[in-house]
Amino acid sequence: MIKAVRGTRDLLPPDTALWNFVEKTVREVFEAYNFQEIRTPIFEETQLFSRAVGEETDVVSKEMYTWEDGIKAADYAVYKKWITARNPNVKAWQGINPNAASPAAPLPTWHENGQDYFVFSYRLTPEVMNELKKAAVFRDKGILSFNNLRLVTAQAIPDTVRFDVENLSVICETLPVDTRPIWQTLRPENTAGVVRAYIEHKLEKRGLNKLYYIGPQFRRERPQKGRYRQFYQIGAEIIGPKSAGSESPVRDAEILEMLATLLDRLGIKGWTLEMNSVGSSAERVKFNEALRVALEPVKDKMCADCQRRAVTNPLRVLDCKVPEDQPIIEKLPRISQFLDEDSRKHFDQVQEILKAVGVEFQINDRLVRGLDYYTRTAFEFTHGALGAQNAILGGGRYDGLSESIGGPPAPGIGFAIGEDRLVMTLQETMGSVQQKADVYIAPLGNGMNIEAARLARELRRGNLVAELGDETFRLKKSFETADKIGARYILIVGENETKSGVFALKNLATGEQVSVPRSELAVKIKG
RNA sequence: GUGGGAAUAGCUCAACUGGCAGAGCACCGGACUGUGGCUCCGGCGGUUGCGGGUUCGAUUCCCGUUUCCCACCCCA
Repeated sequence: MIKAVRGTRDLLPPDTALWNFVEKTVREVFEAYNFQEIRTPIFEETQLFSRAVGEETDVVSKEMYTWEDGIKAADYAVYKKWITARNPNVKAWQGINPNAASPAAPLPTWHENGQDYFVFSYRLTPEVMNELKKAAVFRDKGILSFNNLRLVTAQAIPDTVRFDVENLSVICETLPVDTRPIWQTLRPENTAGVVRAYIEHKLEKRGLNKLYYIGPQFRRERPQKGRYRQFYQIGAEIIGPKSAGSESPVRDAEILEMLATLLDRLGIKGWTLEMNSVGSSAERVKFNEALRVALEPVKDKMCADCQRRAVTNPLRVLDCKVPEDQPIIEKLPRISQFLDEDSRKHFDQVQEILKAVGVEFQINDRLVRGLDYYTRTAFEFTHGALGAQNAILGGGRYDGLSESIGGPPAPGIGFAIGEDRLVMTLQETMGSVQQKADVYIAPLGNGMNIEAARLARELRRGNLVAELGDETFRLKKSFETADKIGARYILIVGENETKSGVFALKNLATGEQVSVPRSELAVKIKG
């Protein structure tokens, strides 16, 4: 049996009704704040994400669905030549026919900058495949993950396998434009796509843009409760030229207040808004340096994770939850000490407005964000009932993002809601929402299907939810079905009714049955 | 990617130290020919995730594998 692939799932009724409720509420609330919907493609050029989200982030370095597109077979000569020229140690090209099996040939590899590289594009036999499998985690198609590299296949394994070297971006820049492979990636988040569209369509000429989106995103990470490889996000962005007010703390507060309103409208209880200012990118560089210095003498006493983070990403040390580390973390410098006057004023005013409009929040000066593009205000809404993943949404300001991917200056702020998790919390509080029919139409006796179909069309055109039976069903079965689908009324279409034009309509909840002339049916059922 | 747990009917779950694969719900039919919810009776439903091994015999024990769940890593 073919099953949904790992980490993906079908959303079935009646759950889909809950999803629709969420999305309908989102549209109503967001549009009240004058946001308009944007739909961007679900895949983009890989470099959009690596530049916007950050080359070194986990999202980009190992958790994206990526493939190569746009390189022709003939162009491999150029590709190959370039690789060989750059890596004189690669001798393995000799004797490798891309189209022939090479069972005995060892994998061509070389070592550089502490990294193992494999060369791409040749045919693998089952024997070679088995060798590979020993050293690798096997995926059916598309990608083989090794410890230090990823292997991307153009076609189904185990036929032709192409190896993606890790320094791919360099290759892309050096190859002639017309032979450059275009790497494409399923979007792991939507902000980069929105900003790309903003730049591409010169939306800055329209002043302040308030855009929202609802849609699937993709990450190749290990599935867990509420974490899927295809997951859904709801998000909104305010972006525009500074002169249109996009940098104003009014926007930060507006977004936060809108989110509080949304959660209340959805009936989600017990959420907490935590926020912090992570400063401008210049301020963060200083802060990072200070953290590194402060960590140097104490990191040996910390947990293994923190020792690693102290080197790779000092900011994340602040996130550590290990109890023994807390006293050390308490003594580390705080980003607030590095904010300049503008940043501090900005953050102060956000808080002032929130207090004025009555939105409760907590300052969490250890809140940091994982993506490179965030500046100044960063926030999270958390909810207790979510296990290890207690954040249902997160976001922040990204004043430099547009410029970092080649656009005009365009300060902005946005957020993304994990819709899967949001729906999950709603399921716990609301249970399921069953779609209910207004009326079940029960044709009774030979030839009654025709009249029943006519009636169904009339009632449905009157905006009623009508389910239609079949003349071969016994009346008892029709009643049972009507109950099962939660119909409020059952309409009996028998010979007597058809002849007289007066139909038997029974209220299934009260048991009351009345005779109703054809023309009054819709009104009676609605009433 | 790491560690732990699990997988049996459409759903929720049983099956003792290895011995005929079961129940409830759901579904279909009947009691009941144009009047439902209740009740009673009957029926359908399975390659026990997949592949191998041990055994006279495996849902049960062992190995591999896939998927899900929980936690870690990480994160909107």
